[in-house]
Amino acid sequence: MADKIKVMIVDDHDMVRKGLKAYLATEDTIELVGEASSGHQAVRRFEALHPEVILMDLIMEEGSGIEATKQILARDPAKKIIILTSFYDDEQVFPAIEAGAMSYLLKTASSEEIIQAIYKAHAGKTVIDGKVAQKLITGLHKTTQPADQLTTREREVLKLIAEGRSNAEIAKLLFIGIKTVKTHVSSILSKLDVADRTQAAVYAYQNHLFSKE
Amino acid sequence: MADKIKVMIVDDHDMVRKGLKAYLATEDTIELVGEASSGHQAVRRFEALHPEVILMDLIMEEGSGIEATKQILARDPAKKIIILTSFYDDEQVFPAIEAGAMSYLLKTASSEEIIQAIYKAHAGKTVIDGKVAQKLITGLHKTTQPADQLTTREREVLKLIAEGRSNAEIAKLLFIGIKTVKTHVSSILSKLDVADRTQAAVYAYQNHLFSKE
DNA sequence: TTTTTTCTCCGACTTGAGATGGAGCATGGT
DNA sequence: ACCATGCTCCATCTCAAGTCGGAGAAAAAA
Repeated sequence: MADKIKVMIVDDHDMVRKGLKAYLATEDTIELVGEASSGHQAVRRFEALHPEVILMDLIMEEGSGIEATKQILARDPAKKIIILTSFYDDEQVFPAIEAGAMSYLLKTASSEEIIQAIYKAHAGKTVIDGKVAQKLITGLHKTTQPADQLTTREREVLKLIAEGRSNAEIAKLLFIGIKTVKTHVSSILSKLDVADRTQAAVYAYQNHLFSKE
Repeated sequence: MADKIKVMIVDDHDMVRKGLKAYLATEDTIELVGEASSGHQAVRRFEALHPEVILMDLIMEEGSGIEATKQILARDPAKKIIILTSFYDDEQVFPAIEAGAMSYLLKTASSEEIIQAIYKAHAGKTVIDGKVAQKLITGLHKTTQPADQLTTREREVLKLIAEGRSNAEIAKLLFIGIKTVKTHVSSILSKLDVADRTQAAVYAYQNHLFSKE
């Protein structure tokens, strides 16, 4: 209990690692046991370093923070992982929490906030930044968005519409008749409450329906 | 000449400022004269601090780095501004250079790279990260993209198409006849080499034509 | 088992979209 | 003065798109 909390930093920005190091240096109950500059590296190194708390960036060149989080927790579920991300507009809040991250902070966080988050994570408590929490709530609302009422088939059709395909093309691609495609299109339009296929495509883009696939 | 180079840091991430500070501390010919955590703050403070070189982040909550760069150079064109950004996928490379930034580095840059960039900027030389340079070249190619052949009016029409408007709606909004709208639409379709308005909308979204307006 | 949902398909009808080929008018450059 | 370009408008025509109202089959839920 009187021991130092062992912390590992994972971030591809050297200057961020330097900055965090400066933060941790002020606390004599925290010990930095290692760093990694990518998700892959983090997964390879953490077992030798056995940190208790890991500060993890999300967006990295090699191996995302989410992937690394999953793999690390798969091997040692006791690790406490704090996600540190640059933006609060990330659609990755959900995946990160699903992956098992304890806390979710923004990089605008102050020294104190990060130190506190480390202590709390070590004690098994969760810390989530206010702006991120808001995203979580609006994210929950988003679950009720019209697009979720679409059937699997309709979603496939909508995707093709969003690619600019005609009904005839869609029919060939899905091996169904044009009439059937029209039926699907009609129900898509009424479910999304839009007037035509162009508006449906606009809807798809504005709601980022297919951007991550 | 033997004097220290006066540097100012502008970034909304405290930990990044800490990291940069650690970088600069190793060089005894560089002096950190001040910091700012937003573009607005930078513009307000730089005159009192009179730095020679400014390390500027692009994405900040209050006042973008580009805006701050423009305003600072408007008051003192002799300032050397180095852009430091997180991503190389930024479409902001062009605007930043237009705004008058000397150099463009990524936050993945090492301590040495940043120190070197500061010396070079001070000497009036430009440094551009390799990945960013590639973007610049592909960006130049993009200048020849079909959308640039559109006239002002056609661009207005395309924007409305990308909102899902019908020809009739567009006619009313622009105070012109439906026939005229059709003429514009036809020339847009042929210039963009797409088959119908839906594909035009898709084109607009995939090329981020109106995302920043 | 019965009911509901989903996916499939059909015909007939209406209409918006787009192509084509013109035309007049203003602006700006040569 | 002349030519090119951009914006406006028109008529005609063709066809893809979308609506409406139905219907059968399979699978999942009740």
